[in-house]
Amino acid sequence: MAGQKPEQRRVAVRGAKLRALVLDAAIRRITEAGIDHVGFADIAAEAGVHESSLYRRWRTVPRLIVDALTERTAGEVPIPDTGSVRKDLELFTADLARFAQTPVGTALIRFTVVTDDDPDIAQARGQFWRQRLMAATEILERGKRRAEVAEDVDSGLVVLTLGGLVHLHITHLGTTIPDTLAERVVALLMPGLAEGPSGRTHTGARSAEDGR
Amino acid sequence: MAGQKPEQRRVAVRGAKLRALVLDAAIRRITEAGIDHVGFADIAAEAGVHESSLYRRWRTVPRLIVDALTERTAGEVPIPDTGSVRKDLELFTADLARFAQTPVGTALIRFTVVTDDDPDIAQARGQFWRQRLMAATEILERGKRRAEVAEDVDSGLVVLTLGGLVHLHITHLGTTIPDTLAERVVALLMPGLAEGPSGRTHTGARSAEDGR
DNA sequence: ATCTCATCGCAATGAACTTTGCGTTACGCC
DNA sequence: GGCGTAACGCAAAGTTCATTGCGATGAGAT
Repeated sequence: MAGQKPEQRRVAVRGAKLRALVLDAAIRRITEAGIDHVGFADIAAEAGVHESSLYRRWRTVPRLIVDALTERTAGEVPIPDTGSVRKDLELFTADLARFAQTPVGTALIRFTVVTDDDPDIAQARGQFWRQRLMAATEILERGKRRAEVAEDVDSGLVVLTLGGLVHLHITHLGTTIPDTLAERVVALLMPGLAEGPSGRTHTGARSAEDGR
Repeated sequence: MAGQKPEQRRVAVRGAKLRALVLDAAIRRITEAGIDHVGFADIAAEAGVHESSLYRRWRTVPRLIVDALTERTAGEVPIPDTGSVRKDLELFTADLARFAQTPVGTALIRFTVVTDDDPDIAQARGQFWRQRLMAATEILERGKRRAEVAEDVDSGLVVLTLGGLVHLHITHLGTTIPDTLAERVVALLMPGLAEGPSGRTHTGARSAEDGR
């Protein structure tokens, strides 16, 4: 009764607290509405923050989205260590595929496709994925120490190949990733890992990736 | 003198002629301005057609872009036939990488990333890429007939793996594709092609891809 | 050649997205 | 605990993007 809300000004949240609220809200909206239907207006409302704050802080929607996705998906896809290279690669690939098919994972992969809107952002994305995937080279390096993998095998190339296959499904094929994919692709690669390039020491062919 | 342009109505172009003009204009704008800076307004002006025609015919920018790119890039990346699987795969991969790094190729790959905007369009994109890449399975099939490749090797998996690696560079790594990439990844795969999965006939693991 | 209809040019309208000035206040620094 | 500053809420204004009704006309059919 007499519900005369004085329309009082909302208490301002700012700094780290605001950032956390917004990033969580962004993730929530992405999983609920889909990556293509989230805007500053949605996220601001969800976070209980004013829209203009998002404009001033992140400038554009993609920047906010990328910020949220990269920060909230840090612990995903761990690097297994079972003692077997084959097993480790299968687990890694299968887990990558699993994550890639979650709403957030799909959104992350599709939304981080490099566009030239922001030069710095574009480079940050490449950096992000290179680090993420390259972490798995540890599997190969351990394999080399156990003599399961030939010394001259390009570890970076291997993990990028596995990652590329999973990403391809998400970005361009748009279908469910078959359960057997990890097992099959690793089976395809294993002989090449044992032998090394062209079956013999092959000078030339530089390191993993010319990480520019 | 007396340059009183009566502001007469522009002669309307329509049908197939309009479509051709617009598609060419779109390709031109993409190569000149970059995929992220083309809109209906640009393309309409370039084509000498009214903007509303584009809205009515294609409804959204992505649809027009995809239409233009898919129709204007049909003959790219031929399937080589040198008599050697290794050579064929190297040529195919290298040519795919070359095309992927042209302005139109990069635009095609980046812009055909599946988004859930239109369910039918999303499926069409998957179809497009599956057909494009699967065409290269011919290389493997010929290899099987020549006994260069084991019968139980999954040809589809091989080409998707190669394609995925190239696409990954364009979509997420954002760096120049190393010249040696094709040679190196094919060298990695060759032993697995000769032996087949896990070195012995392995029932289970279904066909190429469950082309849904 | 004429008729018919879908397509197109054009402009006005409307919706969504961005920017910006100003008052307020949370937060870090003494 | 008190101060100064930068960050925030808010609303208005600006800009771009997308839709739609109407008259006109190209293109195929008769």
